[in-house]
Amino acid sequence: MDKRDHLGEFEQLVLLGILRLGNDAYGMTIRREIETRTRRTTSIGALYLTLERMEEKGLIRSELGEATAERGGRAKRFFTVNPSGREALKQSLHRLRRMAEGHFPVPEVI
Amino acid sequence: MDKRDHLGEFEQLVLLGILRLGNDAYGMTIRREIETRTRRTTSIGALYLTLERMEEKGLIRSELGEATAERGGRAKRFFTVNPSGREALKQSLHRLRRMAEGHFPVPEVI
DNA sequence: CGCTAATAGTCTACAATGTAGAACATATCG
DNA sequence: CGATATGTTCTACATTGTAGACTATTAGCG
Repeated sequence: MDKRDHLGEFEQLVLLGILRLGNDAYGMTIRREIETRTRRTTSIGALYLTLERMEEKGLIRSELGEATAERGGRAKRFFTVNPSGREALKQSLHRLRRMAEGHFPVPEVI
Repeated sequence: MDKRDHLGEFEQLVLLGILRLGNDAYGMTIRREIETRTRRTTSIGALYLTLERMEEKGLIRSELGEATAERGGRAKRFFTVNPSGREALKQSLHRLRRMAEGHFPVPEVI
C-alpha cells in the first residue's frame, strides 16, 4: 500500500522532463528543459545523481546511444520512464492534488 | 532569484494541510488531514520536525493555545503559514505546473 | 597530425529533507 | 490516585538534493 515510493520534488521535475522530451531525453537536454521551464538552476552533478538513483529504484531506464553527430560528442545516454516511474509520478501528483483541491486548483493527473 | 527556497514534497503537503485547516491547524490535525486525504502514513516525529524546520526558515509561525477542553490535553501549538511560506508553495507548485503542462493537466496556482 | 573548443557523462563530499518511534507532558475520568 | 487519551519533544539514521571538479570523446583548424 504505502510502498515508500515517495518522490522528492526534484525527482518529480526530472521525471516530467524525461516524459516531455520523449526520445530525446538525455542529461544535457533534461537539464536544459528544467532550467528553461522552471527558471531554476540545477547542477549537472545533481541531475545525474538523481537519474542514477531513480534507475536503481527501477523508475527509469537508460540506454547508450550510438556515436554522435555534431561537433563535440561523447555517446549520449538516453532515459525512458518505466511504468513504475509513471505510476510513482501519478501517485505523487495525485497526493498533492488531494491536499490542494478546494484551495489551489490542482492538476488532473494522467 | 533562485533563493534556494525549494520545498520538499512533504513540506508541500504540510503547508497545504495548514492552509486547509485554517485556525485549527496543530500537530494532530495536520497529521490526520494528510493521512486521510493522501492515504499516506506519516510518523508524528517526521511531522513535527518538518514543522520545526519550516518555522526556522520563516515559512510558518506557531503560537501556543491556552489550556485544553476535552479529555486528554496538553496545550496545543497552532500553526499559521506566513506570506513567505505561501509564496514558496506558490512557486513550488508553479514550477511543477510548468514542467507538467501539455502532458499532465496541472494546477493553476493561487 | 596535434591542439583547442564543444558536448556529454562520472565521481566525490557534504547539506537538507524525510522517517521512525520512544520518551515526556498534561489533563480527564473512574 | 492510576489508567487512558491527547499532544509535543527528542534522538538517531536514511534518503534526497546540490556543487563542481574531473574524465571522455569528437570535430574543426592551423
